Amino acid sequence: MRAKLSDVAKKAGVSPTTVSRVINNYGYISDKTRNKVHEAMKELNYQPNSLARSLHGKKTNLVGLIFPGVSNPFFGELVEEIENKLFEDGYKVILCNAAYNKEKERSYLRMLLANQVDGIIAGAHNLGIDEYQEFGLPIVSFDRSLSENVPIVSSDNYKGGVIATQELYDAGCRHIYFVGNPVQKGNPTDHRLSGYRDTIKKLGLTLHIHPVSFSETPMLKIMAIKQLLSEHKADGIVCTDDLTALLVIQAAQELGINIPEQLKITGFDGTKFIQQYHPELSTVVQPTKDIAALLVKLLERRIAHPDEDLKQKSYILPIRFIKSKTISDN
Amino acid sequence: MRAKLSDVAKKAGVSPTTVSRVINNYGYISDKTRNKVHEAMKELNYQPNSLARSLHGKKTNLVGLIFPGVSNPFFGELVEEIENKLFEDGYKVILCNAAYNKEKERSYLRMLLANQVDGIIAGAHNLGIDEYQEFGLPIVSFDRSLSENVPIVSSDNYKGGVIATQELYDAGCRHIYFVGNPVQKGNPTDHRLSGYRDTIKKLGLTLHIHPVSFSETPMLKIMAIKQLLSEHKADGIVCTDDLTALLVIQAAQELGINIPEQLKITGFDGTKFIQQYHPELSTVVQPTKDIAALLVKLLERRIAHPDEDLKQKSYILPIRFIKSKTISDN
DNA sequence: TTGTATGCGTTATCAA
DNA sequence: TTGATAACGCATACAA
Repeated sequence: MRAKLSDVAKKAGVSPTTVSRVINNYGYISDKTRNKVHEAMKELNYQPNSLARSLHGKKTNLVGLIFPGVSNPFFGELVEEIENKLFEDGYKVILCNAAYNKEKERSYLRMLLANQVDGIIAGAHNLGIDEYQEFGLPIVSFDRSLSENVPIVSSDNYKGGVIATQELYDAGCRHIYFVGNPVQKGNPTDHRLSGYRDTIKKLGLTLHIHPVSFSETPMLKIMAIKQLLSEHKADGIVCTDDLTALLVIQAAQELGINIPEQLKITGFDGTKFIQQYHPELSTVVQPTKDIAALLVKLLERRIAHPDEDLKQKSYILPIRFIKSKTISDN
Repeated sequence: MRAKLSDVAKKAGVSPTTVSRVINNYGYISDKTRNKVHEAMKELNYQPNSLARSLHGKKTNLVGLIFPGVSNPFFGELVEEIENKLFEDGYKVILCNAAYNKEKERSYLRMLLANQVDGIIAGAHNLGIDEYQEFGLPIVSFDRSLSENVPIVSSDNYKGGVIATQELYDAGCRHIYFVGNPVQKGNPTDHRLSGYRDTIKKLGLTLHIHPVSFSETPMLKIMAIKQLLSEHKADGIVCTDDLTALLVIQAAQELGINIPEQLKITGFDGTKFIQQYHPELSTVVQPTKDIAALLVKLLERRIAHPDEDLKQKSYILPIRFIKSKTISDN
């Protein structure tokens, strides 16, 4: 059995209250007793029980992270950054891989509630607004509008779409296709698409939108892409994400299409992984670190002042573009 | 304020005990009261407080996951699988990214203890045996020996090293190099290296071991690899992991070395990510899903019977080899 | 079939 | 500067 507070008290020859005071640096204690207590704690290898502590209305210092998963490098990196930041501030993370499953996400929400988490960072969005509404819990969201009083952090998806399209145009493309996640109301991808759409129109070109679902297997995706490449005469492709872009590159190579001479490609996300292991890919870089930092900062503010009105509901962080070999050779 | 058990009792016109009985399906209750209670719970949107519940000596259903991080696709996928399995069994996961930092790992251990987790799955290994020793907690480990009574799960790293080397030999390589993490006692990489070493000797070839540290930036790694490729006449390279293999491919391409004609390459890990987005890479596939399942199963058994002697300390799961275009063209 | 009383390990209130 | 005591929300032994 693990040592408890009263054991420490007994060993140190003081009252439980005094031990609690030492632990929490609360009220007045003489150095002598403080030392005695510290010694006893060492000897017994004492660890305060967070559960009992939290039961008393203190914070749990637990934060729930609801994301689709961590096997996708983008979410892996984002979750890792968030975890790091939270750790620095004394929070622990309960990881919830909601996949793309409404039921699981709902179940997770209930669980987090039962575990008295101090707050939630939501990056998976299978559920509607109402489900998140009824929680009296501090919540911040990544990349999607959940509810009136939930702040949203995202990167400038629209501008990303604009820049990617424009870069292809500037590099000489006149048949620019958009390949990626199908449109779905409220999805951040939509803004990337809007950016593409508006730019294409502004440039006087023709829209070519090819939905390729996220949930499809890469095998199916690559077949769809090959079909696209062989049946259409695209000279530039704006991809909704880097992984799709990798598939496009792969498909092009298999078809003997030269990149960037015959076909130029842009991705989206710009994870460290992509930057390091696919430096050839031109892509829109999301500021993962800043996103993580802001999410955490907003959540902590919300935890500290739950009733404070939101000064700002939406935070859009700037993206940057990496121009590389899938656009230009030099 | 959230509704508590006594609120439900009041609303339903019964005693708290009865409500508790309904929640836990304990003892006898009439259908009528059961319904009343359920109704009251619905109305108040009641969620039992896990903390209070666990304080009573019940399990927390919390499991700590200590891994280097989740941005590396291999760990990302493994953690995701583990989380899925644990979720199915009603456990929640506290995610601990220990990076390669002793202090952080130690700090996490204390934290997990304070949070009364039911058990720990350890996949980061900065700390020595003794630090894990003093925990009276069920622990299972991935890929490294921690302590006498901690079961270890790993894939057959040795055989992986053997197979990779042999495959290169069979494909015609006679100057086979080993590139990867430097030797470090207790590291699983060591077994991959041993497999390489033994096979090279058996084949009567010369050993060529080139340590490239994990912690180095890919930039530095790639420079080291380029140097290796230009100064030595390697015709086959066994890499400790797929990411290193990607860098070797990249370096070879930049140097105009033809794969697989002039140089053949094998990786290690075989994540879904690599299989999908780099199908050209020949690699040793670790059975991520089985590893996750076994880790969870062993932990649960340990939680259920903490004092049971270990039937088996070490579990080595079979790997398989994917032979692809970095070895042979057809 | 249901209710009362007590305790889990800690913190907060009050008194000494 | 310290200690006794009552909570926190729930589950269990015991009684009814």
